[in-house]
Amino acid sequence: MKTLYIHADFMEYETKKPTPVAEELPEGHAKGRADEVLVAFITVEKKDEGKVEVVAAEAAADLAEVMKKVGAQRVMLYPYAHLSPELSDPKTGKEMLRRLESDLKEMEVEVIRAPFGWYKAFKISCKGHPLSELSRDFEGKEAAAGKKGEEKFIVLLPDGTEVSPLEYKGGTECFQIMMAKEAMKKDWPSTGEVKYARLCKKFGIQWESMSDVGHMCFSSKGALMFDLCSDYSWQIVNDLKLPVYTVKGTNMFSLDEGPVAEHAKLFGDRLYKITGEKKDFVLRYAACHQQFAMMRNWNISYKSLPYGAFEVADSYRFEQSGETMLCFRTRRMNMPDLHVICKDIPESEDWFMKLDERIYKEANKLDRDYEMLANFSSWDNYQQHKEMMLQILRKHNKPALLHFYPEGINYYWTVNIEYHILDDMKRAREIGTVQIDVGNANRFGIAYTDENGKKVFPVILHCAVIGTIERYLYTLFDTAVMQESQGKIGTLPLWVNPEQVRFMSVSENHLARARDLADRMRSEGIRVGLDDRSETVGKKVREAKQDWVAYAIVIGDKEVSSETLMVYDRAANKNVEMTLGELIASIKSQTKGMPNRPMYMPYEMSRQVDF
RNA sequence: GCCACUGUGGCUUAGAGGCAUAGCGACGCCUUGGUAAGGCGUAGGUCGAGGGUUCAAUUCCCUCCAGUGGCUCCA
Repeated sequence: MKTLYIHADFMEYETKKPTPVAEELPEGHAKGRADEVLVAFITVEKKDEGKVEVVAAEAAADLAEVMKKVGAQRVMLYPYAHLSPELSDPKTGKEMLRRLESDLKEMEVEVIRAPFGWYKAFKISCKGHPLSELSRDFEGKEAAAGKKGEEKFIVLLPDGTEVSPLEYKGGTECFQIMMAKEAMKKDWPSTGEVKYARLCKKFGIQWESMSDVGHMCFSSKGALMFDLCSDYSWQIVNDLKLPVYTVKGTNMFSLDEGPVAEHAKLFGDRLYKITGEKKDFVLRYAACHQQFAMMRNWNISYKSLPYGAFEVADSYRFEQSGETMLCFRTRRMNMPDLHVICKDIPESEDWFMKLDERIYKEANKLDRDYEMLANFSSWDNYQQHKEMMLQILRKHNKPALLHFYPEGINYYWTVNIEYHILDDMKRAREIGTVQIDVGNANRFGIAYTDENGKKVFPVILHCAVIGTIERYLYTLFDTAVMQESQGKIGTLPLWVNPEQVRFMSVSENHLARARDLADRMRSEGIRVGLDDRSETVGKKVREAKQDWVAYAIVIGDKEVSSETLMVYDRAANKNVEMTLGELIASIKSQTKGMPNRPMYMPYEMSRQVDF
């Protein structure tokens, strides 16, 4: 929408002749005059269609501000079709002006609105000071502000009671903070310094400055941790008693493809686009595109439902440059994205609840807990899924914060739950998520054949059980930071610790023995480092502790002649006597069933590059 | 994107309108040492980039870039 503002001593108009799109003229509106007025000549454009509320809100705010600044007493809205070659349809034009009028009135601004669609004569006297003539172009960028006005929040308790967030005083600290932030838009000052970044650095996880904003790189330790977590996310979905098809896709999709473009439109302004030779591409924001693109060609029978499709998909979202946060909000992330293809709504609810249970179980394994923010795309969808929600709440014996999106927008999903942890700085952070999608099967042409030979569009669940791999790492680091905040020693789960054991030789005479022990453990699939440098024992021990090695063992004269080792156990933070066999057995039992990979760098420290 | 702050060898950092600090790390020599840093020495810098003020700018001013925190945002 283009506008021209003129601060005038007076402005008067007279309608002459209606055009075919003219609005009905109320009594006494054929002529109008205003003194000490800010006149806004307004052209509503094609690109404003469908964004009336947003654009009007943005313009109203600006008009009120300018009026105040120049000291005008009132505003006149004057439809003026000549500021742009691309006019909107007349319906949008009229809507926009009325909306603008009511928005301004709501702000207690005196408004005169000239009629739409008439030829009019006018006289104006421009004041001529520097701010008396201004032009503006409103694009409705502050879409959220408009949307937010119509959001609603409710707290749903396990017994079915619905309470306003303002009145609900129960729940955990995490729940209260989530409510304050999401529903009441209150500030909840985070506390303390940011500590997880220190751990990211320790394990070689950082921003890649030679790339775009928000792209991370992982040196060997971090890369190993990443891959282990990625393996784990795969393991989880294959442990769900659900047939799962693991696939591998590409990360860019053409905007010339109808479903891709439509889906992209719903995604909004966070599309990460790149320009190709002949086409423009969108970088995928999850594994959806690839899996849907594949599945539309699959011959699916009702007999093979439900099934899952899975990929740890590199995904891209064009986050605002000031918004990025290492491991948490990035432009490139890795989404262990599971889609479950279900026959119908009841089956999707059944699997929704199973996934919910697994999401909680994974948090609990790390000694963490989640609070739920449940989003609904309409009140009807809430009624449809209310019984399922209540079952979930009763299972966890927790309330959920329900968030209702503005009605009337055709979202592809009906309900999704975001699972939030409370991090060390007392911020609620979304990690896991699951949602029901009733739109994309149709959009992408994915259908199965039912018992009667009819084609049916399935219901699709989207789920990230442990969040993105980066966010899962964030959770691991945050958990360690919290241990430290409580005065304990920070640890990583043993299966994900890049160096599970380190042998340190006292002198060169003990190297052969240390190497022998290390090799025996390595052949058992344990990640072992060997500090074979000619440094003092004190220094080697110090560094082993700084590197968060889980078990550190000094090899000297005593260990050369005995099978018993003095093992520093980081988790217990003390020295324990045991044999090599006992240590191997202990590590194996602690990491049983978890992913394993060998070290990603030379195990001899004398060969390692310092980074 | 907005506001504030920060930007000095690979890392952590001192400094101030006039020779650019130190520690770690790297390299060399000495030391063969039993649970959180052994000693001596060497190399390594367009002080984020560009412009301006000045006899002189890494320091002051402007613009840009990047990072951090907060805000906004988060299908």
